[in-house]
Amino acid sequence: METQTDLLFRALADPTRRSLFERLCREGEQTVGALTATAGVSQPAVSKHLAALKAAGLVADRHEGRQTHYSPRTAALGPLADWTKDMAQFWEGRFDALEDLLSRMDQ
Amino acid sequence: METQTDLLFRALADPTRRSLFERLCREGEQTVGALTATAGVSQPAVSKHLAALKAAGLVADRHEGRQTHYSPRTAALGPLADWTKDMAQFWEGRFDALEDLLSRMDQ
DNA sequence: AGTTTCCATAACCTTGGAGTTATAGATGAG
DNA sequence: CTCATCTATAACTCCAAGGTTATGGAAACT
Repeated sequence: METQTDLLFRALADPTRRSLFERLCREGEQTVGALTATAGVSQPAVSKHLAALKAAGLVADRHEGRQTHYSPRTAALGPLADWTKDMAQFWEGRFDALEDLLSRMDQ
Repeated sequence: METQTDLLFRALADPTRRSLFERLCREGEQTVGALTATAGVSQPAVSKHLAALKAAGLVADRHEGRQTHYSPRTAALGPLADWTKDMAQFWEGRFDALEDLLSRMDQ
């Protein structure tokens, strides 16, 4: 099964795709053409990357005439932030437990 | 060129590999054998995943006799947390999402 | 000594996915 | 209406990488 977290991590794994998302975060809403101009890959490649980002909830699209505007949805980064915090805390928790154990043994 | 951030995101993209790292964070140091027992893939596959995690700085290994113990290095998650925070902060358009994300990361 | 256990590496197979070109569909311009 | 422009999709190639089995090398057991 394909969880939402899997989708998120996989979407951010590709450098080209991550670069597109970064540009949207820095510069705000962009059309496919504008993104393609400096992406370093073809327009169909950009469209496919944007589709992957959209599937992961990382971007939203808005149609205006014949162009499509994409914008970042940073709320989708929530699970990533949660996961990172959890992993760090699990380990820090054990470290605290170790310190607690050592302090008890000192007495 | 292959940046450290690329390595980090790519290492965490694979579900099996991420699961191994999660187990190390939750349960602490483990031998390859212990990890293999419940990983759902073969021992060589586990070894290769651990090598990838090590290349990304996410784990450290310690040799003891004929077994190798792996432990998490949560410090390697720093760049990931920084990147997430940066992306959220660049996007100034949606303060609700930004505040929500930052509040989750603060804790 | 020989044998078994633990891990890493090699060799190989297979698949997912990132890239391409070509094209269809939709909209704007002349 | 006709033609150009913008984006998405189709069809295809190619390679990175995750999976396997087989094996090598080192350490522990008998």
